[in-house]
Amino acid sequence: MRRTPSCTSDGLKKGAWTPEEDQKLISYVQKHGEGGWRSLPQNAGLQRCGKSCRFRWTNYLKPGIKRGDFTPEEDETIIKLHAQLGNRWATIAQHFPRRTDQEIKNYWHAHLKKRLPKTRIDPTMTTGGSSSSSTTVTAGGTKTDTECAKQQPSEPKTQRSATALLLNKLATRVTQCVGPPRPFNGNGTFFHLFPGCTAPQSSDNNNITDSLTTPESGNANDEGVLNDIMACEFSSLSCFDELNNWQNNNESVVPGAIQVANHTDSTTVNYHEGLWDDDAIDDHMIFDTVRSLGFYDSNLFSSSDDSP
DNA sequence: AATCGTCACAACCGCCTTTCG
DNA sequence: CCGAAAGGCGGTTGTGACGAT
Repeated sequence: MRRTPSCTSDGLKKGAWTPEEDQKLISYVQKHGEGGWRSLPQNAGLQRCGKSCRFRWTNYLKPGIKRGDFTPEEDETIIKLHAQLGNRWATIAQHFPRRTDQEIKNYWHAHLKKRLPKTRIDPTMTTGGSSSSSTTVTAGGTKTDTECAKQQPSEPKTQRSATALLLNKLATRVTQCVGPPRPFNGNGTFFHLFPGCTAPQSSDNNNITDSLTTPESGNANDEGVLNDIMACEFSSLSCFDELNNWQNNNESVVPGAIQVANHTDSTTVNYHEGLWDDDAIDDHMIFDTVRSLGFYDSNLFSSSDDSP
């Protein structure tokens, strides 16, 4: 489909906004409300493109926006969310009601990214939020079955932390299916996605990986583990109905129904434990993610063969 | 004082999805 | 169902401030 350009450059001003322009925009939006951005500049007497107006309003002029002065707690949360979600700034920003995705994104690039070497998060693996990803979000913030079952774009063959990649892929898939994680419970784990799920104990972790082929030894191949888990494909994930059921009737789904009970292999668990030795991400995030997926896909962990 | 490099932030651009007639 | 318009998102660039040389 051919699109008309969102901004024509004919006589339109670019660059920093002046206080006068800001005031025009504020006055107009306060009077007429948000929306109709393409016609707004003409109606408001601004020599800007509508997109620029929307951007200026959304990120700087809108009442209630908090700017600057990120707290250490916010820093930590951003880092953790980024590890889970990748560059999905809009999703990350949902955890900060008064922050904008734009500011978080800039803050990440200016400050937080530099901390990555310390936390051993590979900065090259932040592909979870690629704009090329194709997802459909319903009004409730969830995804349809069809969308959940879609293949993820194949990752480029680059050297990166496969565990981090795995974590992001899983997080991406979970998020595509059930929407963004709810606020952290304090230890950064994933089970908060599903109210009622309890934090896994170490013994619980040993029950997860039976349906996954396990590494040959402690020096396992990252890609092997990653591929094994992703090979499950989650294509039969029927998250939409279950999620709605869960959200609409929280008592109708029992957390204990998580389909991991009969599995005892711990090789992969030990393998992952060797990789995460910092506080930013721990293997619980992986386990909780996998476990949460298992919660919605009873086939995922219920069979010892590798067919979901 | 002048130049250069770095950093932080604001803004733009292109692509995608959603909405609506 | 189709296509155009609108909205949204993430990547990238532009630019001013500031410090080092």
